[in-house]
Amino acid sequence: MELRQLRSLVVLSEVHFNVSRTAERLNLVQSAVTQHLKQLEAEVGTALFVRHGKRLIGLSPVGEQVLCHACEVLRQIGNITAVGQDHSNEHQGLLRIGATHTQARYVLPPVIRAFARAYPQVELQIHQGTPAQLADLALRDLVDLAVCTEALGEEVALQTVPCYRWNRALVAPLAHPLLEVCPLTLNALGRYPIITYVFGFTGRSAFSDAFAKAGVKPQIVLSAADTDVIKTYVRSELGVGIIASLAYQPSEDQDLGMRDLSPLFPWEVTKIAYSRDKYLRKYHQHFIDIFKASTQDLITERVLEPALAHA
Amino acid sequence: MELRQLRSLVVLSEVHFNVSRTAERLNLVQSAVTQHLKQLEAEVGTALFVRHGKRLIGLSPVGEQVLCHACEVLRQIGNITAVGQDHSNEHQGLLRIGATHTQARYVLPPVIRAFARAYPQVELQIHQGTPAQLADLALRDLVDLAVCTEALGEEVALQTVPCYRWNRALVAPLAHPLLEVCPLTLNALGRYPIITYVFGFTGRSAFSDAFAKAGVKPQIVLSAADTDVIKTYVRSELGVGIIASLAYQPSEDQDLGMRDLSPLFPWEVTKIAYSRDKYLRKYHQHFIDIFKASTQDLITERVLEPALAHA
DNA sequence: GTTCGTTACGGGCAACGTAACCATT
DNA sequence: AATGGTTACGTTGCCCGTAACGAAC
Repeated sequence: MELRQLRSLVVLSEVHFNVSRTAERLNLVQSAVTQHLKQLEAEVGTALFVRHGKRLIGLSPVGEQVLCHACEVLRQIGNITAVGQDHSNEHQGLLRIGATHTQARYVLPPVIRAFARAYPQVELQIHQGTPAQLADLALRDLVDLAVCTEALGEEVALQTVPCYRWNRALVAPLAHPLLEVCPLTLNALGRYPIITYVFGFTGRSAFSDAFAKAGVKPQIVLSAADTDVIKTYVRSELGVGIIASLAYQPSEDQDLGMRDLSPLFPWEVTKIAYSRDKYLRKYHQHFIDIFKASTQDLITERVLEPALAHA
Repeated sequence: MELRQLRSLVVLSEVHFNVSRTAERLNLVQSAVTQHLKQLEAEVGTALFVRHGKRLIGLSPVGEQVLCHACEVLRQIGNITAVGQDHSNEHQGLLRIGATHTQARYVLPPVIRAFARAYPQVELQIHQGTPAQLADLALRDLVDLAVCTEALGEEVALQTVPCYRWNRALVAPLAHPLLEVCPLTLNALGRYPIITYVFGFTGRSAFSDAFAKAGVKPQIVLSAADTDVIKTYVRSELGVGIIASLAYQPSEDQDLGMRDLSPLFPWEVTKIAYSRDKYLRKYHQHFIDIFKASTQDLITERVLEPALAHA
C-alpha cells in the first residue's frame, strides 16, 4: 500500500469520481490514477467503487470505510509536514479560515489585519459557508480553523474554543417608532415586520425560541444569510432588522437607528473550531489568540456596555 | 514522504534506536533504513534524532511529535487492510489478546476454546503483562484487545467495554480457623498473615482502601502478580490467600478451603479495552461477545450466587 | 576487535507517460 | 462526436542491496 494510492482515492472522492480531474489535481496522467485505484482494490481485495460500465459512480460500503481511514492517513501526513515547517519556517505557511458572512465582514477584518502584520509571509484564505458547511470543511481539513456560532457544538470530532459572546440589535430607519418604544419587548417587536437571518445562521434558532417561549409569533417578512442584505432591505423600509449588534457600524450606518436587544434574547457564543486530530501550527494558535484578544474589545465596546446600560 | 520511511521510524523507536535491528524487522538492509531516516529528516527539515556521533540515542522534541503522527498513519493503514480482509477472508486473521496472569489462567481458557471453535483459522496470541503494560500495548496497537480490571479506565484514547463483575475469596488450608469464623470481618482477617496481589494488579488498590477505611492494618506477608504463586504459598502455610474468587478451582483446589469475601470488599469490573481509532474486525467484536457471554456464566455460578447467599 | 552507522555505486523493478482501444452520454 | 476509462508497452527514476569505510563501545 502506498500513499499515492490513497491520495488518488481521496482526491477522486472530492471530484465526484472523475478520474481525469483527479489526475489533473495530482499532476498525473489518467492512466496513473487508474493504476493506483486498481492496485488499491487489489490490495484490499474487494471492489471499492460502484461502476456503470467503466465509469465510476460512487463508493461501495467497503470503499466508504477505506476512504475514511485514508483521509485520516493523509491528515496525519499533513501534520508531520506541518510539524516540520513549524520548526524550520515558523513564519511561513498558509492559513485557511472558514467563516460565515457576518464573521468575515464584521469580525475578521481587524483580526486579519493584526495577523497579517504579525505574519506577513503567511498566505491567508477565507472560505465562506453556512455553519454546517464550515463544520464539514474543518472536519475534512479543507480549512484550518472555522469561526462559527452554531452547528458545531455537538460534533465530537471538532475541538472548539469559545471566543466571545454577542447578542442582537434592532436596526431601523431613523424615524421608526420602535426606536423610541419604552420598554422594548418581544411583544412590541411582534407588531412590526422583521428581517433577520435564515435558519442555520447566526443564532437564528435561539432567536425563534425566544419568541416561541414568549408566545409571540414574529412576522418574518424576509430572511437572509447576510447582514448586508438585511440592512439593504431595512433601508428600503421592508421591515426592521434584527442582526448581531457587532454588525452595526456607526460610521457607515448613520442612516439607521440601533437599539441593543440583549435583554430580550439569550447570548450567543462564537467559537473557533478545528479537527481534533489536526496539528495546529504556531501561527494557527496565534491566530486564535489574536481573535480572542480582538473580540475582547468587541465585547467591551459594543456588547457589554449597552448591556450594562439596559441592566 | 513515503510509508516505508515512517515504518522505519516507528520500528526504530520500538527497538531502542538500533538501526540494524530495525532493518532486520523490516526485512531490509541497514543502509536502506539509514536512507529512510535521512530522507524523512530532510523532508521534515529538522533533526529528528539525538545522536552520539553516529549512534542514534533518542528522539528530538520534533521527532517525538513526528513519531506520534507516524504511528497513527500506520495504524490507519492497518485499519484499511483490516477492512479489506474482513470482506474477503472474514474468518482468517490474527487475534492478539493482552491479559493479566489471572485472566489468562482462569477466565480466558473457556473463552479461547469457544472462539477457536468458531474461528479455527484465526491465529491466537496471548500477551501477558501488568495492567499498565496492557494499556500501553493496546495504545501502541501491539495487542488488539486488552482484558484488564484496572489502570485503563482513565485513558481517554482507549475504548473500554465492561464485561463482568467479580470479587475476592479467602483461600486457606482446610483446617484453618478463618474458614469457620462467623461473621467474617476485616478485623478478623487482620489478625492473620495475608498473601495477595501486588499493587497495580487485580484490584489491589481497592483492596487496601477497604482495610484503610475500616481502620485495620492488614499483615501482608507476601504479594504476587500471580494467583498460582499465591496459592502455592498458602499451601506452604505462609498465610491465608485473598484472590479473585473466580481463580478458585474446586476440582484442583480441594486441599484449600474457600470463603467468599464479597461483603467485605467493593466489586471490581473487568473490561476489554482497545484503541479508539482501531478498526475492529468482525471476529474481534465476536470475541468480545463470546467473552461477555462466557463470563456471564462466571457471574451466575461463582459470584452472584455466593453474593446472594451472604446478602 | 566487534558492533554499529554512513556513504558510494550498480542493478532491477515499477511507476509514470504515451498511445491506441473501448464505453458511455 | 466527445468525453472518460482501461490496457499495453517502453523508459526513467529510484529503491534496495553489496561493499568499503568510519565511529563508538
